[in-house]
Amino acid sequence: MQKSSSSSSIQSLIYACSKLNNFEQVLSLFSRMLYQGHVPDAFILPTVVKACTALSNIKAGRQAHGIASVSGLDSDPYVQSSLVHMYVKCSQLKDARKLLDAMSEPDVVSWSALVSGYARVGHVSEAKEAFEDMERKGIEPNVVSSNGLIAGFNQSGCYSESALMFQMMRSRGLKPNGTGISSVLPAVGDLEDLILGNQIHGYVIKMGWGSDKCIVSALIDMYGKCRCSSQMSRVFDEMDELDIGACSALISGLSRNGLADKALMVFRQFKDKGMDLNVVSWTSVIAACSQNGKDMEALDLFREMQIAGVKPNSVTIPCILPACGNTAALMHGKAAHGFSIRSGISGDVYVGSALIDMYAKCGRIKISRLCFDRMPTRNLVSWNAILGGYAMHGKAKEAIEIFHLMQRSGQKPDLVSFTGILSACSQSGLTEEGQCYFNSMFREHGIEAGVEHYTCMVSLLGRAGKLEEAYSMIKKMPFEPNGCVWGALLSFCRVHNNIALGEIAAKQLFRLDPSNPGNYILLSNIYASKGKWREVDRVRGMMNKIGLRKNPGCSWI
DNA sequence: CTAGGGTTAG
Repeated sequence: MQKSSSSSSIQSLIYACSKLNNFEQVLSLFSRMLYQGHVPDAFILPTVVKACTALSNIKAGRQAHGIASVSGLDSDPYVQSSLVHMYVKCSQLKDARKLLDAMSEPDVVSWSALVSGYARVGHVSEAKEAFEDMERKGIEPNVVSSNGLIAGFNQSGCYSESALMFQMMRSRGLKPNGTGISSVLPAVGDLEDLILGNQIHGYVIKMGWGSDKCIVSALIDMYGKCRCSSQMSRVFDEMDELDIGACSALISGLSRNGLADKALMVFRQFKDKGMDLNVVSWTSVIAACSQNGKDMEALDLFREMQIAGVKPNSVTIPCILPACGNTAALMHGKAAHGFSIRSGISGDVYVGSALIDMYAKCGRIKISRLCFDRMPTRNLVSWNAILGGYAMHGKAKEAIEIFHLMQRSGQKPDLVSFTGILSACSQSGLTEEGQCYFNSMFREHGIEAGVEHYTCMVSLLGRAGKLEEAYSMIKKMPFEPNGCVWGALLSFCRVHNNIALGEIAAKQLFRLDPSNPGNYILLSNIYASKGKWREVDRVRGMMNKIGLRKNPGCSWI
């Protein structure tokens, strides 16, 4: 049995431990104090709650709250404030909110904490509500509260609200600080609001924040999103010290602007300079490759990253998986899957969706379905991935099943979902069903069909031999048909040997895509099927004139 | 004795 210490000596020990950030010790000393029958006062309790906050220990925090209530200390402003922060840190926002409403002295700091608490978990409307409630209670929001709300809007993709909040802050006479600037810039970029972006850039220069790494990275990102690659590179070059965040922003900016080769080049330069590359920098260069058709490079970089001792995370995996799928590199894909399981990220919705897609592209649709069924949470991307997988495999029955299941689960379909269901119907010859889904797109879901949907419909009708209907569908399109649409028509003209429409489609294709040998071959085959040898020779002559040769076939499987 | 906010990869 330990010797009982006096209340004041154990309390000074608690303060000392708290100063040293030894929060575990604070809690254990506090429980010893209680055990010895000492009653905590309004001075020690905030320190204890602070320890609970630091450790995200909600259980101990609630106990402290209970002690505060029974002893009446819960009316002390210090105790209240510390408890609010504890609940916010532990994401118990309802409790934080309840405390704030009961607080004796209104407090900007605690209200701001609640706003950013909601923002962090992506509950924008609650964040906004909290912001307005604090105003109603007579507390003027300050720069920090506004910044918190901006971060919340960004989190949920409400970029125009972010920019609006930023402007409102300025009109209220609040001077934006560095944090606010780096929070609003990603939104400015997504809105491609170059005017506001330039204004902010000017303000940054005026304030002398040109060497703040967060701000500079955010500026680079903003110019990249606004497609100002020269401005972007200028900001990067004018930095006095290389920063890893700015490098990553530059790489993704280059890639976004179609300069994947340059992105790869600057990445190599950073590596040669001996920069301490992190997951974000590696992932951005891998994304730059996989999003620009450089699948092999992406796979090589992924390997190189692991050799360099950098651990992939839940963003890296969805970046590398498309490269595995596109090259049917099943072994690499399986390895990435195994890695996700071992590192506990296989439940991530983006990882899961990317796995579904990868397995489908590698021909393993049953594993795709298994991944789908095992997902703890699904979003539109996951539903579209499995739907697209079934479509890819020509499994219309399963695709239709998924399409209805997703809606029964409360997930509204989008353009991508309709591409999936229509292409599944088209491939399986479900002509009437496909037409039904196509008609329901706008009528029932308010979604305007895009070129890919018309392409599916042309294939669907063409396959059924309804070439005239397919052609009138093209004529009805509210926008200019592209090569895919005409290509679909030409292919089925070949299947059904329809010279008249085949010539129309081919004429358009020769205009849109003159160097694709496939189109000439299709047309010449249509002529050949009817014994029109002079026409066959004419098409062959056209091909020779521009130096085209038949492409050899290629399959990854 | 308590106390709030940031960039870059999907």
